[in-house]
Amino acid sequence: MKPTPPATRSTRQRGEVMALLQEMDGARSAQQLHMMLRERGAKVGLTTVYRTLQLLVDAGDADATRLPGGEQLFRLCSRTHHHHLVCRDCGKTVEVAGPAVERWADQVATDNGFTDVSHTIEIFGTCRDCAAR
Amino acid sequence: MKPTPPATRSTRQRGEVMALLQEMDGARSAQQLHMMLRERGAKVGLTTVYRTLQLLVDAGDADATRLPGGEQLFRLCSRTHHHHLVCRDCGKTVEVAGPAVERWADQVATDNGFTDVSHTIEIFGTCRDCAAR
DNA sequence: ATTAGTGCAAATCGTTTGCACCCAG
DNA sequence: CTGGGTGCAAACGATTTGCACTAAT
Repeated sequence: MKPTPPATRSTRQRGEVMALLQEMDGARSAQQLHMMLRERGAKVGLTTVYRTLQLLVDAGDADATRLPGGEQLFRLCSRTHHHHLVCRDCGKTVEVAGPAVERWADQVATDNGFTDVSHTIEIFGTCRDCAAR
Repeated sequence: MKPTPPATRSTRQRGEVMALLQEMDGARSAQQLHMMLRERGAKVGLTTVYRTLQLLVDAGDADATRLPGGEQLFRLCSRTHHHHLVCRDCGKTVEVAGPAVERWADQVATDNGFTDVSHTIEIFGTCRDCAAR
């Protein structure tokens, strides 16, 4: 017998969510996405938006970052390890790689006797457009 | 006249919270701290624990990190800029400084036209003690 | 037919706030 | 005295879940 055939179905609502995400150039909250879908005429329940996003995150096709307030922002992103440079105002996101930083983090951790190391790095700022207002 | 004389009073409950925090060697959630205080016989309301922690954070005497689940962990810490190496199991925390990383972050941001740069870096792992179980 | 997916409402969860009472200065 | 502090209960905001219904395969 097959271990666990996770048959993921293709539905209209998932398509709508994916389509919207692909148009985004920055991160958005589940609620924002839900509202945008509504305005655009796509009928998708908030619950489904959450479930779809979670699915994408688990699959590694999207990633979520938590705002200081606790709200999560989602975005599609590459599957390779990387970090984000996020605009505080518009949410625009730039993926950045930093081999040196990765090494630094692992080094610091092992130096202190830690194993199973992982890390979180987020850089926030105001992008040129938003700075120009 | 004085601008805003924020007269912070010294109360029994604030003392209890501070005392507990000083005994901690790692980060704890507000709820955990509240429970620990209760077990120790100190009568402090959960609300007060939250308010006191927020006060400490604002004053820069403590800092908070958000767990993937959205829950915040608090700990007393030095006022200088630094990052944390946290044990996933026991919450033990080690403050780490990384001048090079700070520079890297600022560099990446400005290279992309971002201003008002700030960042968040957290390193997670399993400390020696917990690894040994 | 099967069974995953959907959506609404109700339930969680951590955290915040309104408000009447209390105590440090 | 007086305004900051406290605590309980109610309010909150984001996210999750129970459940009956709909639709993809």
